[in-house]
Order: sequence, then C-alpha cells, then structure tokens
Amino acid sequence: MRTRKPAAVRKAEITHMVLELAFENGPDRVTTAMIADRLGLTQPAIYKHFPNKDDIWRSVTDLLCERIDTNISAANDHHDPIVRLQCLVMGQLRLLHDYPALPEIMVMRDPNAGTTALRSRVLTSMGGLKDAIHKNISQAQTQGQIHSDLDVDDCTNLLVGVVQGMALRLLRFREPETFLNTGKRLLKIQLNLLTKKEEFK
Amino acid sequence: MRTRKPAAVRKAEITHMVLELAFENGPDRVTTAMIADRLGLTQPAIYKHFPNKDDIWRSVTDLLCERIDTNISAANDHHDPIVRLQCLVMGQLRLLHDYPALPEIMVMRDPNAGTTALRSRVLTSMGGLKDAIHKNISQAQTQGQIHSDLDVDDCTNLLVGVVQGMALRLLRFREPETFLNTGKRLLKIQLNLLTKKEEFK
DNA sequence: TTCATTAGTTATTGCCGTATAACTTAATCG
DNA sequence: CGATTAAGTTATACGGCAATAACTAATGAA
Repeated sequence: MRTRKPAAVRKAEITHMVLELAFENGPDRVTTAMIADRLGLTQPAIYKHFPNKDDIWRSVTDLLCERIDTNISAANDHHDPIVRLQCLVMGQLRLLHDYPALPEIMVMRDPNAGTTALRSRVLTSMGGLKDAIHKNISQAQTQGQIHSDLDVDDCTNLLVGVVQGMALRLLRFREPETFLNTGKRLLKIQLNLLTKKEEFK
Repeated sequence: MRTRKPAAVRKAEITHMVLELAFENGPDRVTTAMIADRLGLTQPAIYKHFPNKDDIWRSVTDLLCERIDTNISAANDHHDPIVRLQCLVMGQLRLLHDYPALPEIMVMRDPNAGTTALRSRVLTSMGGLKDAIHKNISQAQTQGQIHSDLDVDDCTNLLVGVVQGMALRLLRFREPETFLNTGKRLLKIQLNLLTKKEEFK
C-alpha cells in the first residue's frame, strides 16, 4: 500500500482535480469515481475528506471566489482609472486562463435544485467585478478620458462584453493558449474606441 | 384514455418541450420522464416517437440549425453592409430570445462522449454567422463606412462579442424580457464606435 | 363493422452515481 | 513501542434514468 497523505493536502488535491475534470468533461459530469481514479484512490476514499458531493463544490467555489475578489482589489494599486480597467479585465482573463472551467461553473445548475448557494456565490463575486468596472468608467468619464456622451451602463456592458465574449469562446473552443493574447488585443481596441482619441492601433 | 395525437404532431411537441425544459433545468438535466410528464404522457411513450434520447437531441439540433441558417440568409435582402450587420446581429438576438436555451445547448457536452455530432453542428451554423459578419465588415470597410485602420478580425470579434455577451447574460440571469432592448442598444453603440462618425447617440 | 395500425399503457431490467458500513493499516504521539 | 487516530480499503445499498417487452385501445381505411 502507498504512502498516505494528510487530510489538508488531499482536500486541496481533490478541489483542484475537480477543476481539471470540470474543464475536460463538464462540471456536472464530474463523478466522485472520476476524481478518485485520477488521484489513484478508490471512490469512497473521497468521503473521508468531504461529507458529500455538495461540499466538494462548495470548496471549489470558495477557491474561485477568493481568486476573483483578490483580482478585483488588486486593481486599487493603480491611480489611473483606465489602467485600473485594464487591470480588472486582464486579471479576469488570466483567471479564465488558469481555471478554464470557470465559465461553465458560473453557468452550472445547482445539483441541489433548492439551494441557491453554489452558482449564485460565483455570480456575486463576478457582479463585484462589473461594479468595479462601472465605477472606473464613471471616473474616467468625469476625468474626460472617455466620451462623456456615452452611457456609463452601456460602456460597462461593452467592456464586460469583451470578457464575456472571451469566456464563451473558451466554453466553445476550449483553447486556453491563444486566449490571453486575443483578449489583450480586443481589450486594447475596445478601450481605444471608448477613449477620446483619433489614433488607432 | 385521452385523445391521441398523430406522430408528427407529438414529435414536434416533444422537440419544443425539450427546448423549454432545457432552459428551465439545463440541457443535460432533461429526462425522458420530465418530457413525458409535461406532455401528460408516460415515460416510455416518448420511445414511440424517437428510438433513443440522442435522436431527440438530433431533432432539437435540426430545428435550431435551420433557424440559424435562415437568419443568416435573411440578411441578403439588404444592400448596405451596415444594415446587413444589424440584420444579422438582431436576428441572432431574436433567436436567443425565442430559444433562450440555445447558449447552453451550444456549450452542452455530447451525451455520447464519442460522437462529434450534436454540439458541433450548432457551432458550425454559428460559425456561418461569424463568417457573414466578417464578410460584411470587410465590405463596409472598403466602402469607407468603418475605420480602415481597424483589423477585420478584431472588429468581427467585437461585434460577435456583443452577441456572445448577451448570450452569456442570458445564461446567467435568465431574463429574456429586457433582452432584446438591451441588445439593440449595445449593437447600435458598438456599430457607432466602429463607424466613421464623430456624433454619438 | 371490422380490422390493421399505432399511440399509448404498465411492468421491468440494467446501468451508473452517491453514499454508508465495516474492516485494514499507515502515521503519529505519549 | 504500543495504542490511538485517521486515511484508505472492499462490499453493498439505494435511487434515478434510459430503454425494452408485452399488453391495450383509439383511429382511419376497406
């Protein structure tokens, strides 16, 4: 028999394995047996670390929400609202790159139809991102960096749309490689379009 | 016992019910029992009309692809590339409005892991939409309606991004009501941004 | 009216996924 | 070093879902 690992380590292994398998097979195709197999364990072993499957997803959600929130507050390191916007969007794209299962999880139906818990928590964190973008667009507008005759909500939607478009792209084509470059370029262009400049490229 | 319906009618009923249930519960939560219940039938009755579950999804896919393709060719009724672009995007948004389950189906994993069939067919139809948008942007650019220093691919991505953003929005908030208005406004703005104008709104 | 057809039924099978119970042994600590 | 804890095992129960078999009755044509 192999060496055993402490609970904390296994818990983390399981959590990350779920994210891996969720991208490969789709979140609700992930079974406890799959997780165990990939970790070289038997299926019931999982239940030594989590009381039930919902709790595994809770753990995954915790991880993702923490990363999202960290990203949002990281933007505060800069002063220029435009830079902050770049920071927010790129951070989010980097997150999608690292955890490509995120869009599908965001959209995932709760296994337990009744409980609001799982998906809505990620959505709340993502809502925070949208709020942050909104705020910075508003600031950029008062500072004269963005056309003042554009509606703040619409600008927000267009910028968030870049992220959403990229997310859906990931959902469809499953290629995290070219992802960051394309996203970076699109963000730059969209910001240029919104910004008061005559030059492009 | 109730009145019976001819096979063709039931087949259509089943197909549409799947779309309805797919939006309510998520595509891969749709069971044959659910479909039957909602139609006032027993579960095995479904199998009088479809040999297996895959074939039900094939039928749904047929319906969706036909609608997508129809929408794409409908744009040819107009001459101005910008009008055609509006036509393409709005048509697609209308489709999302009518069949709000579409994004999730597009992204759905094939029940039968091996077969490429289902999802990829919808994706191919959607690819046709993107091609059409690309073509018209290119035309609009040569006619001087869109800034010539913008890359065609990037413009395409930004415009498709509007649709994708709206699709993901539908996926997340499940509110087809405000959908068309918001989409229409965003499309207008994005086109304005891409178009050679100094005025907005 | 009768008969073939076929939309529908009830009963049942088999698979797969979650979860539990009971047992085993590696790791840790006094 | 011996005893306790806890990470892991095998075996199994239970439920949900796709699919089939065998039977029943509505409908439409001869």
